Amino acid sequence: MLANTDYGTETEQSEQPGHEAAGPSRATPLRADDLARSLPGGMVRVFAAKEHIYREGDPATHVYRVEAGHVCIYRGLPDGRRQIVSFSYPGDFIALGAIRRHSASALAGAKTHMRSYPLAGLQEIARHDAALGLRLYAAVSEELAAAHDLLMTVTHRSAGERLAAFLLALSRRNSRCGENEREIVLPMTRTDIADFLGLTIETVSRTFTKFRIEGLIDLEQCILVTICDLAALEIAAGNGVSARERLELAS
Amino acid sequence: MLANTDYGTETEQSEQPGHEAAGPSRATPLRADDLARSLPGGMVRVFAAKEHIYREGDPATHVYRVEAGHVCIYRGLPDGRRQIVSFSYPGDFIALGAIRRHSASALAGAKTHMRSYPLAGLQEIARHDAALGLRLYAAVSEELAAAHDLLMTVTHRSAGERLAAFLLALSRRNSRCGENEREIVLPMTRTDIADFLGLTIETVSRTFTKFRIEGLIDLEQCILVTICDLAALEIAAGNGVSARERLELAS
DNA sequence: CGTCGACTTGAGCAAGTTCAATACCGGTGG
DNA sequence: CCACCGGTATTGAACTTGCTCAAGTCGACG
Repeated sequence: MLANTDYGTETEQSEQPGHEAAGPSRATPLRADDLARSLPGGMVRVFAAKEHIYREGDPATHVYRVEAGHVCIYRGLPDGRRQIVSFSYPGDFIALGAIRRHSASALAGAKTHMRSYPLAGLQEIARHDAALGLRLYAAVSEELAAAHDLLMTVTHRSAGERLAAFLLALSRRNSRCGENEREIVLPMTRTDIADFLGLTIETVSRTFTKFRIEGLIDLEQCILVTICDLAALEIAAGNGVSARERLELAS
Repeated sequence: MLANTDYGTETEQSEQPGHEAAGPSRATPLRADDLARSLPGGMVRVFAAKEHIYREGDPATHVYRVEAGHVCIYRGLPDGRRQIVSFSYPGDFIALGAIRRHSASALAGAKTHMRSYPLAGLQEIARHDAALGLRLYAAVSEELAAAHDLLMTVTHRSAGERLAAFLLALSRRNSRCGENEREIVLPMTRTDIADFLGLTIETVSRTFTKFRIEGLIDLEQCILVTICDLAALEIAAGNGVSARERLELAS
């Protein structure tokens, strides 16, 4: 679950790893690949949709890299409420932060291929290879920054701002991956989005239709979002002009 | 800002580092000391109340350890809204997650002594000493788990649950440090608490008085909280027995 | 064609925010 | 010594947002 989606704030200047954000996407292309290179090739396992890769509290045995599909990382409260902490896409690592036990659960959102690296081997290497330790450190640091961004977004922003920020994060992820930044495919359900943004499905749904009516987006089959007015969406997210201007005025 | 305050959920079993929580306090006594031992002795600097140690976006130059006083780590939104990400107490490290730039600001809440360690030196050591890299990795991983806990608490719990969880976290911290677990000193203002829990000062204040009226706590000068009924506070936090029982009754 | 799961939409409600007034505390200066 | 002041906390009343509950829609699949 390498984080990298510059969510809310815009403080960052293009390549500034420390400040990547609580995105629903990830990929941290550089570092993740970096990490992959220093890891011994692992086994690939396939998980069915809604199958758990691991659960909160399980002893940590492996670190995984998503090869295909997508994964929800979440924390649960005993009464069933849950908080999705990140969505992981192909190329992303998950379970990096687990030292002894997993502090969150990982659930395949669809049929998902995961390459797994035994933790024991990883730690063995890290004991000798200082560079790997540093890389792990960097990777988790990014996740931390992402978690802080998500925290910021979820606690201090309205439903509309949250959803707008979410869509923009996915859009940015797309352009980073060379895909269309205006056509967003939502592989996750409304429930997942709600649990990520700290809202209910109803509110998510209503906010989607509100955006559609206002002409910010187009919706097809609940799965495909087309951004019609990127600038307006930025404003709806609360980053909009104000933030940009502040940066420009400050410099 | 080494996290360690087992906030909300009670999934954890006493010594299970991966799952320490988004506490307002910290201290991770073991690891922090551990880390301190492998660091070269740094310079001590004194910061006045409300003085920034660093700001979001600043180039990261040092890692700090709180020697006396306390520090708020926060993220800000352009419009002034802010989210306190952690309160750091003596013994805690801050700025560990910053690789190139600080992803959050650090503000002294009172006159505060900070021991600072130049980042360059730290990285230099880590390049050779694999153990240090691993320690940094572990430390940041704990912070990450803490951030996730805070996220959980702040998004899915009511004002009462949040404040109760906050007080309990401080109480636990006290007992870990050998202090009275029923007498809690709040060095931070209501505004700080509000910005940490994602509420307004008014709501924080009202919730305090509600707890006082219900006999859960006593309040003196806004600074000193005495916990009268620990069990009831646990229940108010949503951890207590209730959650368990509710599940059992439901099934 | 019917059923199931996921999504949408509506109406009423409750929790927390906002705005505004008041109280409290420590420090300063007449 | 007391009055005043600024910053902080408390309290009240109106308002807003998003939640809850409930009904209805849509599309896939057997």
